Amino acid sequence: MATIYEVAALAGVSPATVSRVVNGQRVSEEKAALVRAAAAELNFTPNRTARTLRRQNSEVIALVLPDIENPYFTSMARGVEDVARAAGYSVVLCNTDEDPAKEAKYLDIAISENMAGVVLAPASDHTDLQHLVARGRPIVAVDRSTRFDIDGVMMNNRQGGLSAAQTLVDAGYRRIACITGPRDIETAAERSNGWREIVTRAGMFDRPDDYLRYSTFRVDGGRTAMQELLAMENPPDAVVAANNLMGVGALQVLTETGLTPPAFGVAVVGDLPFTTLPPASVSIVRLPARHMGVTAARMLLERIDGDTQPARTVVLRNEIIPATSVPAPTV
Amino acid sequence: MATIYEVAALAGVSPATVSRVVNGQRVSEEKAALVRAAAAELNFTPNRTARTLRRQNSEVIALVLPDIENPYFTSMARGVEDVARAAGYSVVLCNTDEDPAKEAKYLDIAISENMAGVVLAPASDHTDLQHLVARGRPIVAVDRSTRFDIDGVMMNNRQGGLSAAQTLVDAGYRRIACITGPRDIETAAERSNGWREIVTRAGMFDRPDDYLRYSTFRVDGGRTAMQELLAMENPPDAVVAANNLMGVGALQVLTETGLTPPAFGVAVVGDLPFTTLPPASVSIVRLPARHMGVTAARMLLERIDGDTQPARTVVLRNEIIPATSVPAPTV
DNA sequence: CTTGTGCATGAAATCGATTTCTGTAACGAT
DNA sequence: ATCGTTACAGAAATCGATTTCATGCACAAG
Repeated sequence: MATIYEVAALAGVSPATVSRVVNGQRVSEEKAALVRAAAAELNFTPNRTARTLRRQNSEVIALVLPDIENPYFTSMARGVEDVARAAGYSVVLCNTDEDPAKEAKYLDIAISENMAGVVLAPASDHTDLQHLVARGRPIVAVDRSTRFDIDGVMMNNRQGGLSAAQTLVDAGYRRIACITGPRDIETAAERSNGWREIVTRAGMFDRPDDYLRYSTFRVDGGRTAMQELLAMENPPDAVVAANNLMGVGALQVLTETGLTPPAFGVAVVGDLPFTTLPPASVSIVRLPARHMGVTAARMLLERIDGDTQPARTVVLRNEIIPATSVPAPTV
Repeated sequence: MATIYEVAALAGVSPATVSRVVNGQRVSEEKAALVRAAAAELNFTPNRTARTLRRQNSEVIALVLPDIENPYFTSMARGVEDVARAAGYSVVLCNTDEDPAKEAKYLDIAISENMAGVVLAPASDHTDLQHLVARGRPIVAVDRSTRFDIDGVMMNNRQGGLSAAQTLVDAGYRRIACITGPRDIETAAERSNGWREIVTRAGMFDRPDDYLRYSTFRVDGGRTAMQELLAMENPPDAVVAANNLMGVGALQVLTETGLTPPAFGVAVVGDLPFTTLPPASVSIVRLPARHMGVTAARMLLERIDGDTQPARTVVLRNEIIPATSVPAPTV
């Protein structure tokens, strides 16, 4: 790798001048031309490590996510990446697996690598951002909120659970269950709260929570929860799945049991990009994943550029796309 | 951030001694204890940027992929990440969108950030690795090969196309089409070559390539290709999809048309992790995505640790899981 | 003609760690 | 007692860029 010293020597100027040319400071056109020629000849690219050390911040932002295998988060990642790239930043994707220890490690690395900022979907509501905040590193929370006073991009999760349940009520289902993620994950709790409100209002169950299952936010989590529900003495005739992967798991079990929609109603909070269902057989609450990523990245870039206004929280809208098919009338 | 100088001052030793303690060199137990106490008190973490600058290589490896939204690649990413993390490296995920320009930029960044190594799924077979190779940076190619003499982890793509087509022949389909990715992507070409060999051997068509469609390796690519095939004068009764997303697109179109398997035979080269199909209705060539990632990461780590043996290429096996349902007998 | 102002530029300090070089002390062998 | 070896630890050089500081020159104002 050619260094700035070699370029300086070839161009017959000092390293300071080369640096000025590279960074667009004032330099006489004459010397600038010499430097550009020398840089081109040696194929010079500034060493980012040295630059980062001196400037105390890098052109890298960390994107810390609980599950990169979930299309919801990859879609968000795309949004972040597109905005960051356009602004000259690259994005380090860090997978925490919902594990606070892994998350803590990645956040430490973000500090010690002098990264420009962090977009974080917290693994739990106990995530410790003390270090980051103390150092004044810009952070934006996405998808889930934190206990810290930082920027955030969220959506209305309760509303998502609400409209998912409501659309099933409207379609005429009588016993609507819910499967959701771990209790300590905010999105899981909120979405099931939305469901509970609807089924309670409809007077559907004596004890609604008998029809609520907590499991992992993954396909197998949806599968086991669905199997449990179907094994109940008085099983449900419809289900709200609180995230995309759980929805897939539930649908797999239903398909294997021969209970395809609309025989059994299904509403999912989250998009199902890679499924091959008949159109409009399942109600979908579309989540603005990419848009959240884009928004978070924009907010982060503003902070990196020195914006110091008080912390903001942006709440994006969901959109329900109801299934058009309805259940056969019950006897 | 506490620096090594502050720790040294607090412990009453020189910075060199602090560095030695941190890096496990010999230091008297007495001073080591002082240093550890001081480091703990100041919550010291070595600045990775400074370390990287001095050591000329970082504890970060780049994973450069054409499409992070494809579950095939995220699964591979998981494999890479798990191995890298266990060895103390973190992974920067870079998305190239199959665009050689973006790819080139990320590779340049990998150099100028002194990254420890690169795992690369090349966007095209013209990818220029000159710079990386000249600098002796370890690289491993995954999924697709390059023109350079570097380590690689591949699979037998022709075999994948072959067994996908064969399983449809065995099931009794008579006109088996193929939809594949861009011509200049090796995996696309090879998988369709496998298909061509089978349909040619079976004497299925006068001109097999009339039943071959090139499109993008994405869901909409599969959709348009499938629509074209169904609109043919003498349409196929089965199709080989050369990757997972194209398979999803094809299945979506078929479902919308009412042509669900086994009425129309479908074999996909690649797993369909998020689909909700009836079990065993579609033949799947399972690809060792995660395993490829694991293998590539291991090979890369060996190189980073100084292994200088000649370049190796590892070819992993595919496994076909045939559909169990068969078409209704044709008249 | 002198002084002041501004600009272009180079020398040198700086970022924070690692590593080489150097010196000292202790200990064993001769 | 002297020499050689080893262990330990500090001083200083180093990685490659950026940035501050200092210098010299040109030109305008007084």
